[in-house]
Amino acid sequence: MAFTYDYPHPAVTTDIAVFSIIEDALHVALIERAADPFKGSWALPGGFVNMDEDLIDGARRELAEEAGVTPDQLDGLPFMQIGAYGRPGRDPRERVITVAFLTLVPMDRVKLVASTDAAKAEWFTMDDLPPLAFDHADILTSAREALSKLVSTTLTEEAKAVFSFLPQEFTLSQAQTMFETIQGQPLEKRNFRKWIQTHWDLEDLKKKTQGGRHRPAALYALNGLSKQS
Amino acid sequence: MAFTYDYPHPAVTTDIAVFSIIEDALHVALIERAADPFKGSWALPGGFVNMDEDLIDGARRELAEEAGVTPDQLDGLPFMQIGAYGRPGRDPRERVITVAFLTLVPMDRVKLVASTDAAKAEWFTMDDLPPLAFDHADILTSAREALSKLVSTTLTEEAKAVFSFLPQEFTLSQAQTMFETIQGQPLEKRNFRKWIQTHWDLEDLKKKTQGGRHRPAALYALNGLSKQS
DNA sequence: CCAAAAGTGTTGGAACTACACCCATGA
DNA sequence: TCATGGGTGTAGTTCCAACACTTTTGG
Repeated sequence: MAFTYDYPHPAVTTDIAVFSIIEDALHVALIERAADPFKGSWALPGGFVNMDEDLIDGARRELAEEAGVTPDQLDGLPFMQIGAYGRPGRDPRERVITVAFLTLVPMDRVKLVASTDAAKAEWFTMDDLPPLAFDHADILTSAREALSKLVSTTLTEEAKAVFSFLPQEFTLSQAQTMFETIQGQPLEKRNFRKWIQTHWDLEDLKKKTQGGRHRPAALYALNGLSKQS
Repeated sequence: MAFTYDYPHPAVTTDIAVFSIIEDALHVALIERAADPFKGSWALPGGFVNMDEDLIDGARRELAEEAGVTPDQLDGLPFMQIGAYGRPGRDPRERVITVAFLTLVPMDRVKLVASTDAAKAEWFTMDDLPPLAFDHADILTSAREALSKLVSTTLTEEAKAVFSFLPQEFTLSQAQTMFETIQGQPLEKRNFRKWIQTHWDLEDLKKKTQGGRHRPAALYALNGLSKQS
């Protein structure tokens, strides 16, 4: 079947930078392309947008299809638009404009499975990335910057997203490690604890971790943003 | 001539929110659509992207074509990408994904002329907007937010863009009025002057305005960002 | 001399930084 | 009892907000 237009149309894709924190290091999910162009290269998961779906839904679907993330794993995860990339020639096949998204997946539920279009799907440390297909290195750089900005600038509803990295019940030390990993710099423990408790509305679950051979830690959950800006 | 593809392709457009400050009020340039859909409605200038041009160049070209802004008027102006809008059904003709841009034009050199596709081109105060075609009201809201964020958050190279509103040589009072207009709130004079002089690298031109029937004001020019964050 | 905008310092509060020791648990 | 991470307060500094009067010019 063919589709005909009076004027030339570009193709439109979505690409998704899926971040997670694994062993205290920021990781991103990449797939190895099973088809040309860039067959064998690593790339961000993504693909063509269907005509009847919104951009963000296309991103979700492609992520499910290519990295084998099941829809319920994506449920409730924040998808943030980073921008559109449309340099002519960025795809050797035809004019392709891509809309890039960013998402964060929890430290715990994480499973990548190669499937359609992808030979493999794996986590890579941000410090040790392979060469990427298309202009995905640029996109990933912007995604990394957007992520940092989420925690460094003023508190917004969006910034809540960073807590997706944590399990629902978390300790302040886990939270601290997450912020340190995202910002790429160590934070002072007492100051961090003061800061997070004044800026975020944390619920004290009155529970403690158990099992470590050290003092148990109090568990918290995120309620929402604190009232004062 | 017809263009045929194996899979359906959406159309891709750019839309541009052109802001200026006129008589101390934030204005945006709108065109009255000369053709369906939304014939007779006001809309952001914009149009289809050519296959061989980058998104930002498409935005520049469309702005020139539709609002009669000459290329040299656009020279050196910052174009900032706001995001992609692709809700299915946002254009009644076919699937259209638009990439929205934001630009700022100086208080002085400003000329809008209706031309191709546009019955009229006019400046509107942001406080008194007509109903807009497509989802342009949403886009304009985001653009307005992006503009505010430019001045309210930390200093970046991007934030320099706000100085496009000012003539090359400006007084601190003009600068203050501009910041007030963008943020929509009055600023305290002494604090503002201290702030701008510590945060921006202003060159004192050792010149004064003349002609007002009041004390002459010192003229400044923007050099760049100050070293300290 | 009057109107109109330009210019100029100080003080209090809030927010952030730096810093070192004791506690609870499991092995 | 020791190793491991959890938990706590204070003092100095920096940054921001509030606030009112004098200066220079043209008419």
